[in-house]
Amino acid sequence: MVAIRPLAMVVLELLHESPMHPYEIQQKIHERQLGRLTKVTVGSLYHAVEKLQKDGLIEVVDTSREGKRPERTTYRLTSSGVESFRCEVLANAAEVAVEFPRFAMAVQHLHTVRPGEAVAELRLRAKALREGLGVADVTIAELTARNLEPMFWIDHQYTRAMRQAELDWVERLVDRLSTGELVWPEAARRRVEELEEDRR
Amino acid sequence: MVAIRPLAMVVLELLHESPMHPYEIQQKIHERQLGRLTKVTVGSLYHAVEKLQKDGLIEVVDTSREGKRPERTTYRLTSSGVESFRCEVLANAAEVAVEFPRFAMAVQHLHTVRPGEAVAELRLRAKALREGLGVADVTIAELTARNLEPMFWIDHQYTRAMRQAELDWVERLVDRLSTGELVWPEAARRRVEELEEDRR
DNA sequence: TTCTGATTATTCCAACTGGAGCGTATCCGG
DNA sequence: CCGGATACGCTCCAGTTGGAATAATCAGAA
Repeated sequence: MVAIRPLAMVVLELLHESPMHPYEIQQKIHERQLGRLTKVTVGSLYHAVEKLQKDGLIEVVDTSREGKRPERTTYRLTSSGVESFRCEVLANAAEVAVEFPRFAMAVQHLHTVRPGEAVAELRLRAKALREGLGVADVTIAELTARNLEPMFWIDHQYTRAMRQAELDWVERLVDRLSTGELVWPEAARRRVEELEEDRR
Repeated sequence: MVAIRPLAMVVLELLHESPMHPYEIQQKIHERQLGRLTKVTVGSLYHAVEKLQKDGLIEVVDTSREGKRPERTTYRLTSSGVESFRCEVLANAAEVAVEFPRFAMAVQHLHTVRPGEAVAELRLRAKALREGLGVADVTIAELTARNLEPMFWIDHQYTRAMRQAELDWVERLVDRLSTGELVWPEAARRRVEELEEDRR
């Protein structure tokens, strides 16, 4: 039971369709914008493929060269690869992973800056989130229009839903700060001034 | 303008309060459960501290040893550190980072498994999320009872809100799948059977 | 014809991460 | 007073990651 990282999952998904060489995988990732699901860079892609092979989830079909170009190695899934992929999809669906969104940390540190500054930045985030929602809506409209099976793109809906929830929360926070429902701790306020002084 | 990773942010936050040596930082991270905001391990902590020093955001106050224990190096923020920390908090508050939740990927790959399996795993996730919400509520109740300034723990509220949104979405999805509002693509269904055959 | 820039494919290395391991020191029971 | 558990505090290394560098081919412009 070897660990399968996100990028490896994308590779498995593509090989699930048909055998391919790494460069082709790279192309498809771009075409289909699979980059929105994992960070993909050239280096890590080749490493991921190498590791999958070492772990026996994929195997070499053949290595050919056209002219004097670098050799192309084509890979395909092994049956162990098919099984691992399936397990991993199910596991990721069921288990709530521990993740570390940047914004959660910013929120936790928010009290270390001035209230005014904080609200200004939160308003910027709200704006960005609204724009993101707009883009998502357009994408979803396009996909609907194309009459593609919805199951193939429910992840767009998921991402949209989460963005919406974040926007709601941010707007609520800005609100609570403006109305005074939520107050800035006096201690924190003093600490900021103090550090400001020190730096002179 | 050097990049500041999440772990480095936690270090800066603690040094923001008072000078400390790495081991003490480690202790405080545990005490205050700062581990829920970033992945913290011993190794990466020492590296993070070293890098912060190289980048001039923190500096050595003194290195002392008690008895024959290993030397303890105490660090403190430089003024450049104070400034960088502030900028980073604000930047993280305003910018919507590109992140890669595991579940989003699972959702995108869901069509590669059998509908029945998928729904079962989604129900498990919903259950886990509900439990998570329960825990969050207890924590929040405790914090409220302790009369701690709310600004010091709004991140718990944020996390709770996002979990709730995810739960709503998952329940909705299970629903749509059960009522037939969302159908499993026939092509996908066939592909699963096909691979199943192959492996015999 | 030759130069320029895009395309095809991969290698390489510097940086980062995680966690096992190591050498004290102190505390506590028998 | 001796042996084992636990606390202290750090180093080291194997594994990953990101992206620059490389290297050959091909299409089109000058």
